[in-house]
Amino acid sequence: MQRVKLIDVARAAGVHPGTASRALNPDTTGQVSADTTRRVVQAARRLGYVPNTFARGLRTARSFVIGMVVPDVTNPLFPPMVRGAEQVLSGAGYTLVLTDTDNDTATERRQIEQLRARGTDGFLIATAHWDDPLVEELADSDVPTVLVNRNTASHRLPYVGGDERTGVALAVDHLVGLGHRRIVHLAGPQDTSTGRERASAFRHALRTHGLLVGRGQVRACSAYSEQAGVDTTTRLLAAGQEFTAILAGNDLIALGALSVLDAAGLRCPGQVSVVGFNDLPLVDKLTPPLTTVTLPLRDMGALAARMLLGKIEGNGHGSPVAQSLLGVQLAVRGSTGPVPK
Amino acid sequence: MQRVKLIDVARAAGVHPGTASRALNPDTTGQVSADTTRRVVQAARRLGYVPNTFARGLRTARSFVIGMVVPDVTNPLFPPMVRGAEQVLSGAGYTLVLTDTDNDTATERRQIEQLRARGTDGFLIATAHWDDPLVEELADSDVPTVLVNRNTASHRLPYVGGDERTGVALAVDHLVGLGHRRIVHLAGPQDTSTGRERASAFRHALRTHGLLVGRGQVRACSAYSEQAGVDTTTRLLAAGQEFTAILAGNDLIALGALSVLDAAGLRCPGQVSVVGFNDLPLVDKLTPPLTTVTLPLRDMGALAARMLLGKIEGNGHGSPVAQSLLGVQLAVRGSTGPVPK
DNA sequence: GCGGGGTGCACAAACGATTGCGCTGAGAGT
DNA sequence: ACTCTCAGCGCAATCGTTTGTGCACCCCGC
Repeated sequence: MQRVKLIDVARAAGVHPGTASRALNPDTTGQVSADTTRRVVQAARRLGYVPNTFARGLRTARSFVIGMVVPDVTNPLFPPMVRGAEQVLSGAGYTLVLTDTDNDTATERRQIEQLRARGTDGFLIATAHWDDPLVEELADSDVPTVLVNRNTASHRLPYVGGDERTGVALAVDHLVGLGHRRIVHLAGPQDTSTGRERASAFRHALRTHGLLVGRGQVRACSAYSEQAGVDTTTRLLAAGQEFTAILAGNDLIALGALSVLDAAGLRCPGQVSVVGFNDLPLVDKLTPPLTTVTLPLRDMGALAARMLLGKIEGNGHGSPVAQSLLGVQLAVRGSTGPVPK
Repeated sequence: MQRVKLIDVARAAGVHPGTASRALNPDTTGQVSADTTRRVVQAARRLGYVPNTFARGLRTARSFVIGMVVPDVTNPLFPPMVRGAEQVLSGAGYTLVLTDTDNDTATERRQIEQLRARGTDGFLIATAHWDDPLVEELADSDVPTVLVNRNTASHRLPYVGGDERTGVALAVDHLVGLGHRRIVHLAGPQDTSTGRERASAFRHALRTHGLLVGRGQVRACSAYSEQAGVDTTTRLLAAGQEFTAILAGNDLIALGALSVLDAAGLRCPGQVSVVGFNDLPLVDKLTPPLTTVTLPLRDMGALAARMLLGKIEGNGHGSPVAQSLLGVQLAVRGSTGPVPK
C-alpha cells in the first residue's frame, strides 16, 4: 500500500526507527537533538513519508476520526452543520465520518457500534431524542461526545444549539406586533428538544403578551416533515379552531401548512400569517416568501466540533458540561402581515 | 479501548486465537470444523467481541473505508447521491467518509492525500473537471475509483451519471412542442462534463428539429450558481438577443435567470419559458413552479458505489471501464408555456 | 583524574489480528 | 496391519509505529 515507512526514513537519516519516530512527533521531538531532528525531517520529506494510520492507531488507540450522526443528509438543515464541523475538524487533523440514520434507531445503533469499533475518537450527535438510550450509553462510556441541534432531557452531555426561546419570542413579538392575537403553534415532535423547547417558549411568549394559551392552540406534529404539517393543519381546520397566525415548528411543517391553507382557500398573508423555523434554502423565493427564524447552523457545527476537540485533547477535565445557545434572527418576509379585520 | 479481543474469545472457546480468527472469518471458516466454528461464534457473541479495525487493517492493508468527494454538501444536488452510496456501502460493511472540497482544488488535493494515507480502499469522486489532474493521478494509482455525476475528458475511469443528452432532448422537444423556436441555453461551466454535454446535446437537439443554432444562443455560465445565472442572463438581455425560452444548465442558473427576467418585466411563462436541470427541492413550489429535468441522484450514488465495490472485490479485472448513464425525466411544471404570439 | 548528572540515542516489547506452515490423528486404501 | 492423505488445529511470524528502559558518552565540579 504505502511504499516508504518509518524504517526507511530512519535508515536514510542514519538513526534508529524509534528515534525517527520521536523526531517526527511534535510532542517528543524535544527528546532528540535538533540536528538529528532536522536530518530525519528532511529524509521524511524527501522520501514522501506518510505514517501508516493503522500501525499508529493500533499502538496509540487513537484514530483521529470523529463520527457525526445525522438523521438524514438530504434534509437541508444538516449540511451546513456538517460543513462547519468538518472545517474545524479537518483543520485540526481529524477526519469526519458522516453517517445517516435514516431516522431509524436500529440503524443508528448499528452505525454507532461500527464507528466505535473503528476506534472513533469522538461523536457529534445531531439525532438526539429527548429520552435517548443511545445517547445515555454514550454518556456512560468514555468516548467524548457533543450533542448538536438537539438536546436530551438528562443534560449529561455538552450541547450546542440555537437559542430557540429567543427565536420563538422574536416570532411571537413580530406577530403580536402585527396585531395577531389568535396564534397557533404547530409544534415539532415532542420527543425532540427543539420541539419541546419551541412549544414551551411559545406558551411563555404568549403569556408575556398577556395572551391566554387555550387548548388546541399548541398542536404537536408527528415529525418535522411537510406531510406532518399537512396532517396537523388539516386537523386544525377540521377542529374549527380560530386563528390568524401560525407559528410552525420548522419550515417543512410551515410548507405543509401553507399548502393546506391554500387548498382551503385561506390566503397567506391576507387571512393567515405563517412563520417557519430554520430558513431552508429557497423558502425566501416562495410565494409568499416565508418569514422564518434563522439559525447559525454552520456556527453550531463548528462550535460543537471545537467543544469536542476540547474534550478529546483537554485531558477530560475542564468544564464538564456546557450548554451553548447561539444567537438566532427572525427573517421577516412575505408570509406574515397585519391581522385581517 | 476495547475490552474483549480475539484472544479472549479464543480462550472462552478453548481454541487458539488463530483458529478463532479463521472461524470468525467467512472466507476461512471452511478450514475449521463446524463444531469449533459454532463454539467460537457463540463465545464471540456472548462476549460482545468486535474486531479491532487497526490490527486488522495493519495486517490486511484494507480499511473498508470509501472516500467520497463532493464540491459542497450544502448543494442539494449531492446529499441524495451520498445517501444512495452510503446505503450500498454500509450494507457491504464499508464506511463512507464524506469530504467537501469547497470547490477548491488545493483543498481537494489535501483531502484526497489524507484519505489515501488512511488506507482508503476506494474513491467516489463527484468533483471531476473535464481536464482534471487529480483524477488522472487517481487513475494512474492503483486505488479503485469511480466518477459520479461528472466525467472527465479522458474517460479512463468508470463513470455513473444521468443521461444528459436525453434530458436535454426531452426539454427541447417540450419547448418546441409548445411552439418555441428561439431557445437560448444558459450552459453550465464548460470545464465540467455536464456543462459540455448539455450544451452539445442542446445544439444537437435544435438541429434535430431543423433549427439553426445562432451565435450567442449558447452562453456558458462561470459556475453552477444563481449568481452566475443572474450575470449571464443580464448579459443576454443586454445583447438584445431575441428568445422565447431558456434552457438553463441547472436549477440554480434557472433561478438566477428567473429573477433577472422578473426584474426586466418579462413574465414567465407568459413571455419567456424556463427549464431547469436537477429538480432541486422546493423548485416545484416556486411561482411559477419550475419545469426541470429530474435525475435519479440516489440511484446514481448507489450504482457508483456498487461499481466501486465490484472494482475492489472483483480482482481488478472485469470490464475495465464502464460508463453508465441512468434514465432521466422531464418534470413539466408552470415555468413553461406556449410561445407568446 | 574521577564520580555524578544529563542528554541523546538504540533496543525491544508491545498493540491485536491474520496467515503460511507444520504437526497430529483419524480414516481410507491395499 | 501399514502407509498415505487430508482435515483440523496450533505455532509463530508479521504488519508499522510508539514508547519504557537502559546504555553510552560528554561535561562539569571536586
